Amino acid sequence: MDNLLANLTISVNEKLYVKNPETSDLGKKIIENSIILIHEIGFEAFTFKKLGERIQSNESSIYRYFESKHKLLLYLSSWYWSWIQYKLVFETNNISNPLEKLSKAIIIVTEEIKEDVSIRHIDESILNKIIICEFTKTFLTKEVDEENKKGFFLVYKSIINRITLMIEDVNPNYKYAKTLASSIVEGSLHQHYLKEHFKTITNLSESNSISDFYIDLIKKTLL
Amino acid sequence: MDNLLANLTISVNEKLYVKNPETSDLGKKIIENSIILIHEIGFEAFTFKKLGERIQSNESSIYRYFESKHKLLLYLSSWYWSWIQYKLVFETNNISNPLEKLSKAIIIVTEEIKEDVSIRHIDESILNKIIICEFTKTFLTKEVDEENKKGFFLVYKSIINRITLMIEDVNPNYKYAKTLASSIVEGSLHQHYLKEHFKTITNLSESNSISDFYIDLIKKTLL
DNA sequence: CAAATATAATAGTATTACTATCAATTACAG
DNA sequence: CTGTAATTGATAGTAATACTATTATATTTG
Repeated sequence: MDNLLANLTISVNEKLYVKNPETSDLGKKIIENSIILIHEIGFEAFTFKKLGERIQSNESSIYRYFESKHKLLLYLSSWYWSWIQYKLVFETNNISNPLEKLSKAIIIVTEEIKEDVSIRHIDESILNKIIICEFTKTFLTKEVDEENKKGFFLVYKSIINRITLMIEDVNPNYKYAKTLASSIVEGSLHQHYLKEHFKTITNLSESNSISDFYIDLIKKTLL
Repeated sequence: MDNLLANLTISVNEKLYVKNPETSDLGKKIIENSIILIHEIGFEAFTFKKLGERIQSNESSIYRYFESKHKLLLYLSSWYWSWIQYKLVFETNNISNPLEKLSKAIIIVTEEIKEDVSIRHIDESILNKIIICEFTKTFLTKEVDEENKKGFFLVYKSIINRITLMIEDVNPNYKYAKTLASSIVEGSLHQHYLKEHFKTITNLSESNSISDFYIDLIKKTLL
């Protein structure tokens, strides 16, 4: 399964880049190192100039791939959610029991990514950390509606819709399947953040997992 | 009760301002109009220069009250959560039934603020909208830990702790009281945002309230 | 090997997020 | 009601950001 994913090229909305970074060495270097640099200094302090210095390339060359750092973050997010969606589809496909299927989906969507899975230039573990800290910022902007229309959040919404269907499969009478699904996906990012920075307002820790909380929650809510 | 609140001066961590905006006309104008302007153009596009133009004052004068727009947003957030905390304490104080008490708390924390409550210079309804769009950004920064130590998020955490206690009062055996409480507070902001910008991934709407979802959730989870 | 394409280097612009200085106004204290 | 302090306003200046444009130099490919 991991090998399958490693060989897969994850495709991302074309409007997010000027030139597809997957088509060149420089492009891949941009992706690889932007992930590391954003993680190191945070998205606010991250600039194309700094990235250029790190990869021994020029600011202007990076602009040939991405219009802005916001688009780059949208690209990284989109890539991340596509990757999660593949995992979600492959790993739940053969599960027939609805509750078991939903539980597996919750694990995939909420668990911390600990290992760098692949041979690829993308370190999924660091990307996961970026998503926790930065993903919310991609849509909390004045341009959301516009960018939503352009399809920049399609994969993210698609994951939530898949989970919604799984919830409905467990209990077709539950009135808030969509809200529950979107709460799990966004809420788990938030709980990961609390675990790191606001330990006093979460019960979750290394030993007490986020997936357990949500699986307990859906069992009590849906059964 | 509304009158009581209207006359109350809500106090905010002193480290958040250079000069207390409550002590002068200009200060109050800054608060009043920053809320309106941030709501209009979003926090990213908001600058002290633009605010100065709007209130016919000077950029440099605004810097005498707040070090940066980030501190100003922290101030507004802190003010908002203090105000919510007052409502929470006053309105749940005399309720003895634990479930009823928790339900009331959930309504206070999750409901949309529709009316501008007071005679004050602060429009709570618009402030509520800002919190929905911008509050998360106050802590998703590289400076969180530092600012958390300085107590910038104390009121927010205090609200979550109060709700945690109420949850434990309903069911002392529930293992995730803190996580549930923090999920409700942050999650409701997120659901309000979805209602506005991503309608397809929430069941909530004008007629289907966020409070109902969470009250249903806690009943199923705790009873 | 020539032409096309990709990348690098440099320069330039408007805006942001401030700091510093000094002048003008207002407040308030004796 | 006047002098002093405090507040506010106006102006200027700085380093950094988020780009665009232009030209030069590599590199690829047909």
